[in-house]
Amino acid sequence: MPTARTPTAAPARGDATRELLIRAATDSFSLHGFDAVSTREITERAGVNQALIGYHFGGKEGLYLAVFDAIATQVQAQLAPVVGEVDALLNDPRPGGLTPAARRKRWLPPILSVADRMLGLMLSPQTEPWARLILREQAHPTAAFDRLYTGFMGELLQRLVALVMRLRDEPDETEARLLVVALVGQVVVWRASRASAQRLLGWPRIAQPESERARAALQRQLSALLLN
Amino acid sequence: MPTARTPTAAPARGDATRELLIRAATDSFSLHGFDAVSTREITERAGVNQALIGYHFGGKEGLYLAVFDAIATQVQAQLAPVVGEVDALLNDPRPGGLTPAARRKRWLPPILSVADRMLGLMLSPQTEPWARLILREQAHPTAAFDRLYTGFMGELLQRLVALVMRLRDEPDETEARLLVVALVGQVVVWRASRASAQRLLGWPRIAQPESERARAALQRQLSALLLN
DNA sequence: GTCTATAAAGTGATAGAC
DNA sequence: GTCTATCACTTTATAGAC
Repeated sequence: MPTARTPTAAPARGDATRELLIRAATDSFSLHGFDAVSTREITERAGVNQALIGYHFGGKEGLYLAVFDAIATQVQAQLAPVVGEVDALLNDPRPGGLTPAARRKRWLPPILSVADRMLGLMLSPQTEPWARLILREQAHPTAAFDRLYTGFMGELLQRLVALVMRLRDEPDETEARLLVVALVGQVVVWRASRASAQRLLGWPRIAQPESERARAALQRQLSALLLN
Repeated sequence: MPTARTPTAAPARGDATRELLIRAATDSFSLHGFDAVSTREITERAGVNQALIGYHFGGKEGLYLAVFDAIATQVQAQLAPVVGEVDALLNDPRPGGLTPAARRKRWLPPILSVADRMLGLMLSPQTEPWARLILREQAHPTAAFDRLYTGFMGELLQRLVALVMRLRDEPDETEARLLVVALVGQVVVWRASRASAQRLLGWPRIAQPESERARAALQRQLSALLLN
């Protein structure tokens, strides 16, 4: 393992190597899973020497964890604006006892907005490697899953639960959590069951028009789910 | 590759070996994925000689495909009764132009029944290896995915689409298909995002009570989704 | 910080005895 | 149908030169 970075602004040479390795490892691990990927495959893809994984990350497993730290950091950054808006809304003290119509007007849009952004991430080809890695960890959680959940997932899910409770004036938090699980299902299905969905819909690719249709459908479907 | 079975009733010795190999391979492949599993690991788990994979299945890949054929056969058998009921209902000629309430009474229960059975499969620990293998193929379809889709998935999804169109008097088949994708999402979320769901709900295990709560929630949530 | 070289173990496939 | 033995590679980790 390398010594800690000096606190000077000059970027150490190793930073570039670490970055290259994390990029290459993200692709390789997402395609084949941890056990099936060789360190040589990663270092060849990264264009660096095979011995450098041991030097920078202590070994193959340290590199795997570093990949998830990088994912959590980047997803959190992408969701930061919308999470900030939600927090502002949730912390805005306002008299309770709203009419159902008023609650709907106030709390439904932020939920739909978060869901739409989540679906955007799911449908984007750029996040495909991330999605694959995350789904793998969902099926088989390792130490890497903690990094994801505490990194961004937990925060996001808890805020959705809070929004759903206010929208439905729902006192039972478990009930709200189950609704959030259903919401998440309608979003992640586009990655977790994508092959089936594409076959059923007759969509060989999910390009702009298909993507828009899926997003519009999600808005309607979530409204139906949450308002009844 | 072995010669075809004689059509006599006497079970050939090789049948037992094939069965053992398929069982062991199901577990191993589901845990680590195709590339990460060695033929020695499988044959040791099965308690048979390493060379027999080549003899019975032509190689590691042939064994992988045989695993999916076995899954498709067994899932199809488990869903056969409910699929049969749905077909009887769909083929029953009856005057159209039903009132919304009559449509709901006729078409909602079979949809909820199919979904409940699907969720039962998702929550059952016995099908966990299958679910893992299927999710992997969804993310990265190979020749094995065809065996699943033509084996049972396609049939099931098409029937759900037909039911949804009748329930909602929906002329747009794509719209019905998108609703089925949402329905599937609410079911598969319990496998695809199980780790997140358990963390959010504070459920360390999904035993009988949790399972019943999830199933009850799915019934309510699907009713809300489909009737609006 | 990066490299070469290599040790020690594991890989899938298969030839050939029984 | 099952076995042993083996070929030709690939694997991770690491020692040590620069």
